[in-house]
Amino acid sequence: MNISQNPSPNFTFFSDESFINNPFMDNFDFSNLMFDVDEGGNNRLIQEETSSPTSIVSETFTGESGGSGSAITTLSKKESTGSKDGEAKDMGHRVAFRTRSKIDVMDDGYKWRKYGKKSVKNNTNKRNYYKCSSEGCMVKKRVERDSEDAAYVITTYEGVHNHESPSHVYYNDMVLSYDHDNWNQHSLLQSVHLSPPS
DNA sequence: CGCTTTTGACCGGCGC
DNA sequence: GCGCCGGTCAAAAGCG
Repeated sequence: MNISQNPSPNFTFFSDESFINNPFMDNFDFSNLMFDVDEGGNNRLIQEETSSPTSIVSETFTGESGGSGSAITTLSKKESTGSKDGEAKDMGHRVAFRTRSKIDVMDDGYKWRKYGKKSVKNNTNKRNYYKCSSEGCMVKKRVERDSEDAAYVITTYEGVHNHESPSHVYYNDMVLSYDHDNWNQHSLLQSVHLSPPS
């Protein structure tokens, strides 16, 4: 993590234009995948087609015929709303999005502690496991590179943060229209910022 | 000095 | 029951 892992005070929040002008964005590309898996098993796919011509989403998500979709399809929990009272676990929120970037993990404003690394089948690259550093906050994060397109990085968040982001980032508009919790939208937005000029 | 990363071991679920 | 596979633990090293 050579990147600015610690959100510096001059954490710059972007607006539309800074998004484009952002030098950091040069090698970073939000492609268009983002969906969230409900605990009920309904995973709704939110596809944000940017200007990128690549709509990998359907391909990746729909069928195993896509080939590399395994990692993502795994997200769909097949929990059948069992009558188990203990169903209310910590999990419940799961969001994954695929981005095109040369760096593996980007700073989303939270402090993450790596706790594991594994190589999964069908993927020569390793998969990294992170956990939120704050105690009591059991949010987990999983980062993995696409098997064939090393340019793509698949990030999966699991859980909801208890606390505010250590770097107090506020935004005015943009967000919205996502989900009631919209926690992820926070992080997603926060993830885009200027790298420190040093 | 306190924290993170590293890395192999361990463990539990699932398929055979 | 066993072995594969994916996820986590934990001890030691590393870094600011």
